[in-house]
Amino acid sequence: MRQRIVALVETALQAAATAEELVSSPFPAVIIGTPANPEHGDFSCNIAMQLAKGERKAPRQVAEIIIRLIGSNTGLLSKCEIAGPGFINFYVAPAAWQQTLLEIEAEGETFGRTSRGSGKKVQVEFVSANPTGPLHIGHGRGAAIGDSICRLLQATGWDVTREFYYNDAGQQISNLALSVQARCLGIEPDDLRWPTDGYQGEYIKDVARSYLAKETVDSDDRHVTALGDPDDLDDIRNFAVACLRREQDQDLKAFDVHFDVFTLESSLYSEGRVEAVVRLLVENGHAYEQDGALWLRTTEFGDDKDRVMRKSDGGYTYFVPDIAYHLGKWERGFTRVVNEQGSDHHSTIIRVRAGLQALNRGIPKGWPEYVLHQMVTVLRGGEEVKISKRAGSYVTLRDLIDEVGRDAVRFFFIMRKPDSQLVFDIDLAKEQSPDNPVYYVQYAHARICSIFENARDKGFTASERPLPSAITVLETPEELQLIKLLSALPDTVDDSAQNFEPHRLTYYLTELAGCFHSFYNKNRVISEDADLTQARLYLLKRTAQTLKNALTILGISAPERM
RNA sequence: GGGCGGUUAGCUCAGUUGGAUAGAGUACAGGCCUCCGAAGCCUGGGGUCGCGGGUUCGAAUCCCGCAUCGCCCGCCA
Repeated sequence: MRQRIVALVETALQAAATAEELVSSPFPAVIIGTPANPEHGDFSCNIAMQLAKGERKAPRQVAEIIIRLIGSNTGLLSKCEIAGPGFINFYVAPAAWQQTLLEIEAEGETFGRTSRGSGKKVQVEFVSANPTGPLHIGHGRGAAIGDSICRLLQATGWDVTREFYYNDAGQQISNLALSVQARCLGIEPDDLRWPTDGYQGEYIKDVARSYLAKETVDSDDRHVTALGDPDDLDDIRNFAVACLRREQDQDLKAFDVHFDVFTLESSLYSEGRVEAVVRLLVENGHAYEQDGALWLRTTEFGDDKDRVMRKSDGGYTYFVPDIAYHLGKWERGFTRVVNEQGSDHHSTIIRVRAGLQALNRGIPKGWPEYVLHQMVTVLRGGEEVKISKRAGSYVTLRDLIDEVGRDAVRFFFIMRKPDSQLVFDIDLAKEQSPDNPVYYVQYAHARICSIFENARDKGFTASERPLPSAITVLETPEELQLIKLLSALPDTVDDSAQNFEPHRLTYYLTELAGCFHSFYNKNRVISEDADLTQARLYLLKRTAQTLKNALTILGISAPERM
């Protein structure tokens, strides 16, 4: 609907330019807003105020020209008038609103989807947890946001590749192996022989037990059998990483989050990609030796100090494989890449981008794009749960899903914009009360389904497509309000996807559910008036479909009963 | 000291990319089920949009400065 209004205005502007009534072409993009006050119509346009200066005319005078050229014979509008300082307000005819229901029905499960990214590829990397422990609540937020972004991009036509990067090399993995080894030898965390920075969680004991029992880890792409030798640190490392990767796979499966590609940091070393990147950086003259280490001159690309690439002990720092990894993404043809990660890693952005620029491969400066989410704090029993991976005290994603339910966890994690910190109150999320917005939304869907059952018992069906004339009886304020909101789904999906902000869709859902509940309380659906009953059932069928489509885009179920 | 993010109703948060009288949930006060699911609806009070400048027809939104909270600033990842 918004697009139709845009087209009306653009056509009028063209006509004005042709007739030389307006001279300031090319005109700026036409932006159609929705007034906060319903008395100001369904849509409004501020173009007249923007043009006024260049036209040397009063805004209202410009608006008058545009309105005259829009004309009144489109059938789309019931009214179109100048208001305030020079707004053009559009009042869409009820008949035009009613007919959108037929379009929603025709689009069915695809209603809400757009074609903005059609035919284009995008790669989204998210979660990317180190295989040193089960996924915790912070990874959960990343998983929920990342997965929702993928679904939103798919809903707007993009061909999405979901990717998970495993840091299975480096210091943390050594600590993991040493921790498991210590447990194999019966060493406790308070023992003097306990490794520095060792992981103390209970799950380390489980891994050690499995290792000593010579168990086999079976997962999609890996089958690792433990030798059971506490002195073989390499074997312990392989086994532990396999164990924890399997563990994380299961966590993600429980959350209904799936990936297309898993890249292992270790593979970047074994394939020589890390060495190749370093060589290229040296050849391009962006590196230098100092204090026995090899440095990258990241200050040439906006960093506040240069960074070590190869430590004096010969090992590489984490961001070197990161650069190699991202070069690989570029070479795979992804001209658009989005990385979703915790904001505590934001300092990597400038380093990775600097490294990519230093490679001189024609990679754009702002590539890849980033979505950073802020910290999650956990409340249980009104008290904050301190998260410490090493001490092993934290809420795992799996526990949370088991306790709260997958739908509620997903909804909670995405209902605030990624930029704001999130307080996850476990007790509140567990409550099946109206405080919990996911229940409010799902309840609306279940309630509609229940009405259909009731209608079926009374001999009504909502299946057949009505004649356009049959739905003109839908004219109460609540009915029209509901229809207007239904037709706003595609715009909402588009906005959410473009801004990587899934929370916009959760707000839409809450508003739509509320709109339905208001309608329900004031308008009886099943009545003696058979024609009206049919029309209202038809409206509710579209409402249920819209709720379900939007929920599906967020990976949340639309139950028919609760 | 530097970087990123936050600051809007008692509390938790939105704010359609600069628009008209700043919204929702919760909490509080009151009302609505002989009737399709009350996990619901309706009404009411509640605000210096952190502070101060600037930009313009118009600012919660953009620019500058300040305050404050969180995260980061390692030859850890």
